[in-house]
Amino acid sequence: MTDDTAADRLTELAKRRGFFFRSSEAYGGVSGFYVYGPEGATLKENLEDAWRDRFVRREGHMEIEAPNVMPEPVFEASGHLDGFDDMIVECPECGASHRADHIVEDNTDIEEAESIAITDIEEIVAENDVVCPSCGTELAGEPVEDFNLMFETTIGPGSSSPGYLRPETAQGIFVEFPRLKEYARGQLPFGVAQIGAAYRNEISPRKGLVRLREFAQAELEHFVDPETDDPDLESVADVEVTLYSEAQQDDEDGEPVELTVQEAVEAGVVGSDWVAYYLGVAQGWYERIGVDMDRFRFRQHRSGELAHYAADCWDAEADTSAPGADPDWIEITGFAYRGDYDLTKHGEYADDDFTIFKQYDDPITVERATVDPEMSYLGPEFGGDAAAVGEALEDLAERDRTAFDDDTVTVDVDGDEYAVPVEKTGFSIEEVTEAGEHVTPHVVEPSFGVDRLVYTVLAHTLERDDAGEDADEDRTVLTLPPELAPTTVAVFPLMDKDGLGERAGEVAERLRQAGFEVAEDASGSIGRRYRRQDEVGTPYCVTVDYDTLEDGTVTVRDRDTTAQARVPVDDLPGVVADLRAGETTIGDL
RNA sequence: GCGGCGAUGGUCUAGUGGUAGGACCUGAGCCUUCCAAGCUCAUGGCCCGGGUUCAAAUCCCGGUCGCCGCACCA
Repeated sequence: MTDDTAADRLTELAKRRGFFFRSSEAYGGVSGFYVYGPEGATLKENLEDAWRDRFVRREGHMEIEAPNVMPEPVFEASGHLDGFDDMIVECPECGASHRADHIVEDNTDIEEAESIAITDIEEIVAENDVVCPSCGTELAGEPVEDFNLMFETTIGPGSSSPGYLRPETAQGIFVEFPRLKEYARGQLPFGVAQIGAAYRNEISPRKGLVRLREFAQAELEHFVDPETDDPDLESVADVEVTLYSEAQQDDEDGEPVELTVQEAVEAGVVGSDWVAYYLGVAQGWYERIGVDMDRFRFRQHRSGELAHYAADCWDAEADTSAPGADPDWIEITGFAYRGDYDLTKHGEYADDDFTIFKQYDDPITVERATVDPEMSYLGPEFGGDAAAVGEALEDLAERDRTAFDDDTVTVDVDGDEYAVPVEKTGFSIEEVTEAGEHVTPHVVEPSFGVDRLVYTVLAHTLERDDAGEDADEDRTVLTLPPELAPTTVAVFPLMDKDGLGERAGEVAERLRQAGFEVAEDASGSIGRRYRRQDEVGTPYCVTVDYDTLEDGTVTVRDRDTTAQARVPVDDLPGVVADLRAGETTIGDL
């Protein structure tokens, strides 16, 4: 079986049975936007619930829902307006597109070319005789096009207030940090989670659910004090993880290694205890939702591919190819230690306070150099620059109190030097008592791509076996964990006559009352109906037959083994619940 | 965005300058006492726009979408 047929089988099933399909096909379709059909929407919801259960509820974190649209200044602060902006230059000869900033960096001494204006980049390209990396044609004079990966919109009438669809859900959390820290009563650590849509106007999205322009993220921003907060590493110490470190990637013969979380931390393979902790937690969670852990690894980002905010980052990757085919690794989660980047940036750009006041165990007394400039002197002397000079003096006092040892002190304001007599600066050294300090929390961020997880789970649970009586006959079955299955139990009458259909309806209703997602089907042969449910991953099928009318028992059939057990209708809700929870199996009944 | 290839019922497909056929699925009926049985019937289709032509689903152009390669995926 080739890679193609595996993916094709999945997309065919997804379309036919309502898991996912391209949107707006009636109007020709649109690239990068998908619909979750009835089965897919429920599957995705169940997957998100499983995520909530593990990463919010069990961790004691909180969940919020922030808007999809946020105003421009948010993204100036976050760095997305610049950092998300690609400058593309096209080769007139071979037609290849290149990142203008990248080829400038490669051909000149310039670093961080990303932050240079487009017109300047065009000049630099011309002056340095930069050529096309693909074919060597001169690129001088070629236009450099701006391509921002964010969807832009306007807020309210007119264009004076630009807004953007968020390119990651994380900013919705960072921006609200001042209020969230109030909610957390100013105490670190605390975690804020969000499941929601994010938008990236990809140049060329492909591969269905794997690369979308609108996609769902489940993100956790865990705010910690880097000095005092430590993760509960012990709880995941023995979890085995497959790690593909940067060093192993750089080594030609490098292979991923299996280590316990504890070993990984001790050997320094994973630099951050926090990241290591979440790798351990996530490992167990992936297993729980049906990811095939033989086709899974954690891969460290190489230093070149680190995002603008990330200090260290590991991706969870799943291979969605068919066995035997070339591996097709897709990123399903990013684990980033974002440091204090985001909160610091928002603190600089926004009016609010993005720090936490950390109280000392005991107040401390420190000597502090302060100034109290005599503005009645500075004003007449320096005119409009007086205020700036005053601020410069304050900065200087904090930085270097020896500057005030002489009779005059000199400060620099925008390149101009100003000499001020020390006596006019109000310089003094005082003892002050400090109860604590403001610290900017660090952020640990596990960021899950929900759509890719849905895709991976489907790809890893879609199986074909020969459970049919006729050995030539393949059975298509999704071995979804019962927790995720869109339908938990299907109820069939063996025949749709002699009152069996009515009885089946009663049984189905009873299971619905008990809170289960129930399907009913009376059409076609019983075998056909089992197969229909197998295809959408329904773990249990209940069949009402003639014995049911006699003694009130039904058969329960297990999806994966096709084994059956006979159960009294009265016990059914409890039996299904136990089966779903894994507390019993069909064989035990 | 560029280049190559492609687009036919819900799905998978056959096919020709004279407006389409199959398989599966789905629905109805018959039959059937537990794993895609059988029979009868039915629903349903040539991506969009323009051009050439007596006639276009077929040929040409453009668009949209898909796949592959390049680039991109922070």
